[in-house]
Amino acid sequence: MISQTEENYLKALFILANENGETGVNELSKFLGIKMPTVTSMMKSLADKNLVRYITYKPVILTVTGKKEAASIIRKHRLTEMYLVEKMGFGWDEVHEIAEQVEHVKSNALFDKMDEALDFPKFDPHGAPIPDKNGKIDFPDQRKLSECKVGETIQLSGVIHSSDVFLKFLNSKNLKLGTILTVQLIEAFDGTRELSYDERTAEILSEIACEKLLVQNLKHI
Amino acid sequence: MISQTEENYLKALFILANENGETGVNELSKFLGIKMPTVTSMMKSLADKNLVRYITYKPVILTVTGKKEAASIIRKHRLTEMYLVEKMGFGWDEVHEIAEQVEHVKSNALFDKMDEALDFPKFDPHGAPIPDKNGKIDFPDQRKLSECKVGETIQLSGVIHSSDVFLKFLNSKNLKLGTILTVQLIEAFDGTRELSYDERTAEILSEIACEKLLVQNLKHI
DNA sequence: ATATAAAGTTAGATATCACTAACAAAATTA
DNA sequence: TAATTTTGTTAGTGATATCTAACTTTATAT
Repeated sequence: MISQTEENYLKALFILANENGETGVNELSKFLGIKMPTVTSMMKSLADKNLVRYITYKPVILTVTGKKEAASIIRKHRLTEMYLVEKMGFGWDEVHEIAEQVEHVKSNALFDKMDEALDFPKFDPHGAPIPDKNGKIDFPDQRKLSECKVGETIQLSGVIHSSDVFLKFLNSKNLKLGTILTVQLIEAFDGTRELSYDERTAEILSEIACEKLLVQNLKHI
Repeated sequence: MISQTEENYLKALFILANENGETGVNELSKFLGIKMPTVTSMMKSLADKNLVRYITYKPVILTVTGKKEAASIIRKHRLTEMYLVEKMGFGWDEVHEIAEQVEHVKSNALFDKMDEALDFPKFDPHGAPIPDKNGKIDFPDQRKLSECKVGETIQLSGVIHSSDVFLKFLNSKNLKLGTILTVQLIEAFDGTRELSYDERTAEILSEIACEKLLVQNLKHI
């Protein structure tokens, strides 16, 4: 049996994994807000349970089993977020904390029912992909808004590490997933962007904000 | 902050409380499946937090705060059960385990939304009363089916400590909350009952089963 | 009224998950 | 390459929540 605490470590490892699928202990420690020695000892215990591959002083890698468990938790989290927004009337800025708790509920039936009620969604309310029952994720072809050039017209498709403060900020600017944006100008000295969308012709967004927004090319049907 | 474990003790104390609102350590221990010494030490710690009144060798009593906390958890549990049955298509025999976990979610908003979506229900799918936001419970005028005399016609209104096995058994007999029953016969030697309801004229139920069923007098409108 | 049974407590052990302090290895920079 | 910084580990501590073994108190029965 995997504890709630262990599940949180696995989820973090899944989210933080870079190209090689590796994560440093320090990175994990900062992400979880747990001190490094605690993380080190947890890595040993997860390695004993065959959920991670761990050699002292080397970065940590999820095993196949660990990856599957992690994907399952992320699936539960994202389905819950989507259910709360679509079926219960919550705002996208209100669901993270609740999903953080509901994701640990041991009942496949519950999440399968959510999945069905939502007609098997591929993305959560923040545009993050939802793993299917087998742990497979359909990564969309997204890049950061901060990487777009002047003149590009793209569609807002995701939000990174969405804190509720940031999401409320987006609400105040009327920026939603699906909004079609054109980059009008990039301020050379601080990277501030001027964007147009809807009826707004010159909305200003900081570079920091643009790094947290994911966009897709428009789909020509 | 009250831990999940502590919440389970409070809930148990609320449910087990007799006339005086007291519960013995042994009774609690058996109910929770936790050994007595563990229960004793938890009672000390809950007393330190002012959630119970506890004197060694005496039964335990919930304080006003403790009672309020307990009622809140029971409210969450029963609202969840009702939501799962009414809004998500689960059977009444499938929801206890899930609610047992969801009840610990820290978010009043979640349960208030359920409450609203269900139009502020007074009872859960097993006929147990749902405390309101202030912890008040509307106890219905119920007695056990085993206490009814021959010839009485009453309405099934609740099920006690509903294990899924027992609920599946009721399903198989087509017994539901609201079913109108007449006691046709009480077998003197073992208390077996013969009941009529729907088109069934002589359904047999053991005394043990009848002790787990709660009934109300018919409401003459 | 004493013996026995039931209920309850104390003491000491264990597992999990967190911490700090001190040290060691690896990476970076001068 | 040597010094410094960053990263990571070890050792030891503490809180929580569980257990068993041994003992005590209260209740029950003969």
